[in-house]
Amino acid sequence: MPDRDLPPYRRIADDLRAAIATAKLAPGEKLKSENELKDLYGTTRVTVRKALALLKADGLLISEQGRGVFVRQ
Amino acid sequence: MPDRDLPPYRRIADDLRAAIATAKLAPGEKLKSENELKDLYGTTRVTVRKALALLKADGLLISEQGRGVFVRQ
DNA sequence: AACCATTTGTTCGTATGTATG
DNA sequence: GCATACATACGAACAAATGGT
Repeated sequence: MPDRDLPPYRRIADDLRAAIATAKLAPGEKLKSENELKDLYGTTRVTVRKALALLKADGLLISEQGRGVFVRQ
Repeated sequence: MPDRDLPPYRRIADDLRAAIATAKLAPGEKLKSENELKDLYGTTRVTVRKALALLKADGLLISEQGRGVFVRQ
């Protein structure tokens, strides 16, 4: 419920953070592409990237140009 | 507020659409490559692909990896 | 077979403009 | 003014399919 007022990029970030914490997204695993995430969350790529940026800043994710975004091992 | 100036990808799409409508691009014909179109329109491949995507969504074009983009017959 | 050039497909990186609250 | 969000555009790297040498 507290989640309801979070802006989309925060909600997406929390969602991914939880997936990583519970190992639904395992270390080394490649995330869905930004475009897929955009569709999944019903938002735009910019917003998805904003969410990913939070997790990258936390060191939870690593992105590689032309390859994808990965869960840090 | 009228969208007098269309964004490049829209302008390119309209241009190709007109060429198809007037059969300057005939059914089954292969378009110039994305790299050629990019140079012709003075833009980038990404923008060209965005224009092509519109026409593919409309069923006017069909693309085949390694071969090219074709006017639907 | 092995190699290579061409072409489309996919993906992340970055920047600007516009709009809203 | 600021944070958020969307639209557009350009840049870059790599993958995959094709066709020819």
